[in-house]
Amino acid sequence: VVQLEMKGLWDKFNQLGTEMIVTKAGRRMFPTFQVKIFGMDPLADYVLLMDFAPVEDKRYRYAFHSSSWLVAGKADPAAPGRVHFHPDSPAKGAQWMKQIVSFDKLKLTNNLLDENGHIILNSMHRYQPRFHVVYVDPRKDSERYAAENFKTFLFEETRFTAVTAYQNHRITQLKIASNPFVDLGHPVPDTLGNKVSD
Amino acid sequence: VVQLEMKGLWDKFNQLGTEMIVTKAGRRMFPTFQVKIFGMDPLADYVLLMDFAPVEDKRYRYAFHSSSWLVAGKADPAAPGRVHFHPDSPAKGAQWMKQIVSFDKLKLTNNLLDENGHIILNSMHRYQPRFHVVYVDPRKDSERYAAENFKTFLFEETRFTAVTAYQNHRITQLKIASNPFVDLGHPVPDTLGNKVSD
DNA sequence: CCCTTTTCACCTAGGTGGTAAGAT
DNA sequence: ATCTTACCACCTAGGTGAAAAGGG
Repeated sequence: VVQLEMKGLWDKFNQLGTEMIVTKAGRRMFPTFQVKIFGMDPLADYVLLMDFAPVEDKRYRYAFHSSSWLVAGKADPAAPGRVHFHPDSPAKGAQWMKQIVSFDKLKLTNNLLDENGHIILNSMHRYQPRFHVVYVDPRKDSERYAAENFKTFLFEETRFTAVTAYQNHRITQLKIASNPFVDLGHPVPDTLGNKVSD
Repeated sequence: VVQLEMKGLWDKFNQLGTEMIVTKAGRRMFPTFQVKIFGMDPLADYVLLMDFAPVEDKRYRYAFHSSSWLVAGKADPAAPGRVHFHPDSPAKGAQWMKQIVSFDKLKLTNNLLDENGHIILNSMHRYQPRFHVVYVDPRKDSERYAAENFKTFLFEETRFTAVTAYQNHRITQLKIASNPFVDLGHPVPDTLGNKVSD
């Protein structure tokens, strides 16, 4: 059993259409993907990892006038499929369960040639984060049981569009309001700065 | 086999008589105790930990005029003996060996009632850091082999005197010169309260 | 006098969105 | 037009010794 942390915040973003920044150097996700895990064998070893699946075979663009996303054609060639192993892997079930598991080291990039092991995504495409739990089977011919030792968990409210700059201004505002790293006192130019209240 | 990292720096401090600050809230060591480990079983689990043994049953004081440490009597009652488990414990030999093992989370305190799990030391007393490797024995009656599964490593160049404020000015200078967190440009008031520009 | 505690300016290290310029 | 990049000021988080104040 896996429970998504900060579900309320994810829901807020998801309602507006979550966007995640991708940069050449790699950018963390916000909100961070975090889960609580129950029901593991405390004494067994597990490997935890994430990857990102394209939601559709489409490319998008954002129409500012209507504040909405439009299909802009077929998807670009898929980026190299990478996975991110939780850096504490492998570890015992007891260790994973005793506190929230946080993927705050995971970074997203749009650099197809990235050499830092970051997750590579196509900007202006939608993705579904996937969380995988692998039971490290102590049996000799463990390959035979690979299927049953591998479990995947999806949370649809964590879907997002990869962008290199925020498109929906309300997403920007929600990021600012909920991420402590953001400079709240930064001046907002009144010409462009149509602040949307919520 | 265990190899002390930054041995050259430890030697420099040791020559002058290393001092480590202890505070109520807990203070890290500088230099940090770090080791490289060789010869573990890559697939076995190990627990790594440190503790601190009094070097003598004595209390010291520092004679500023002669810039030397003098015995100031018998040791104070021993502080509660605590150990610091490396936070990655337990982990496989392969994980421990693939990079430097750093005890940078370890903090020293003089607060006998400390509740943060820090190492409690008596100020103005000398200590020998000890590094312990515990092999997690998979055998049923592993308690019987406790002695052989427990190995201790000492580096005499890491001995130090616990202090609440630096005594030897040359130790202070060496800390400043080698610890990046120290404010090198800190103004030295030529008259009281005159801030020096930088 | 000797030692300890508290506060503080300044540092490392790294995560933010804004902005303007660049690219397609 | 649309999207990307580089740089920046400002933030969080936490590690320093100096200095002044406190205690025995």
